[in-house]
Amino acid sequence: MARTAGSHSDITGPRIRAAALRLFAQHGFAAVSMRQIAGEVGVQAGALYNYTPDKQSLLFDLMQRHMEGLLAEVASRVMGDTPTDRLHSFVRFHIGYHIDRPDEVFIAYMELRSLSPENFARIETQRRRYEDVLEAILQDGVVQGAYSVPDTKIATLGLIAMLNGVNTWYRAGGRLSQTEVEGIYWDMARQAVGA
Amino acid sequence: MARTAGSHSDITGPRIRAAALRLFAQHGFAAVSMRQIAGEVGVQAGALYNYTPDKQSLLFDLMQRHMEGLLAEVASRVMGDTPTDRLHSFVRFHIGYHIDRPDEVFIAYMELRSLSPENFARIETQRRRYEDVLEAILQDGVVQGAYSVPDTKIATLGLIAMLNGVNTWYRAGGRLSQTEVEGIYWDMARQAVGA
DNA sequence: CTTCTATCTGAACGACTGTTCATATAAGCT
DNA sequence: AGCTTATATGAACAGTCGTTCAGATAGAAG
Repeated sequence: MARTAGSHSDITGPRIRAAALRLFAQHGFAAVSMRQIAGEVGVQAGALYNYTPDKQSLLFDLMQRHMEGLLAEVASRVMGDTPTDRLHSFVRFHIGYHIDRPDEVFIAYMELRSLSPENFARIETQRRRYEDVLEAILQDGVVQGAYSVPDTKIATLGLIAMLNGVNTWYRAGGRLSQTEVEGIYWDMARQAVGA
Repeated sequence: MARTAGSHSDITGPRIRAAALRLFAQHGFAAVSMRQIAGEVGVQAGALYNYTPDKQSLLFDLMQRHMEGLLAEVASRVMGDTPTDRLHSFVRFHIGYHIDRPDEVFIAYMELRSLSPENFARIETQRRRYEDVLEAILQDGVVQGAYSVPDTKIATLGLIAMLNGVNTWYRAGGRLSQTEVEGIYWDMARQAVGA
């Protein structure tokens, strides 16, 4: 038997990525086998190699897509006339985007060590470009005398780390709504930079 | 050949833990084999089983020791007459303790998913006990009207996430000294809670 | 209806996995 | 000095790993 009825590249490809995403996030890259991923899709392990040259590329592909989506969205969704307006929209964007993609976020921050050196360097570059978006806002605020931030680089990393923490505990339908979470973290972020 | 000259349980045990710690932190629990750990110690894989019943227990042992050290130290080192004094000492303690133990910290936060359910629950309990130390400080501050914190639980998680971020970039001998880092994060933390 | 090609199967490859155990030996005790 | 015991070896176990590939089949094209 080969090529089960109704299966196509357009369908199997995304399903493989979805299964890999979920399994990598849950058990970790090294702990997930190609056979597990294939089983989730309902296919034999060999079939995966029609869609990825190897396991490493599958991980990199997931991370790359995530980072590109993140960079594209932050560019189009973060705006405002003043630094504080932009900071506000950044905080809301970051929380919302990350809450919607817990698996992608988890992998992007946890499986960096599983990447080959070249792939690691590429993802790292994209991650820094994202941090630069926030740092530029903070620098604007400092120049305009609106913020009290001794070191914009550290403040950037501190704020992002704080915001990333949301994903470790937030669950839809929990005690707090997404809007409430955004409000609380916006208060902390605003105060942390002395705005 | 067996029992190479000068080898004892008192020496081999710690060396196994040290090697496992380093390798787990670098490559991840699932990606490290018992033979790799044994090789690092200069011993055959079978010898490891004189010191741990299995690989899972080795991981749990490392995490457990870390959490117990953390809880013991935070109890003896965090003090002060006012909530703000205690918050200040907490921030300095947390940063210092974590900077000194990057591998332990990394594992304790990254390999939770590699623990068996029972072991996970035990570590999780200890982690919550640590968070409670900070939350108690924040609650005191709120009761005394010193802080502007709408939700002490969220603020606790937000602050700890922010402080943990230090370990992703701090390197001894880098641009900033540990004292400078503590100062910058103390400013952000203090402002974030509205102190 | 036939031909072509994208897609999948199923078996196989050698390497590696965690763990066990009979065997050997060095250190400590008497 | 001999005896005991803690500590190590090294081979073996059954199973899993990522990856390859010849062969099979379903859908598209003519």
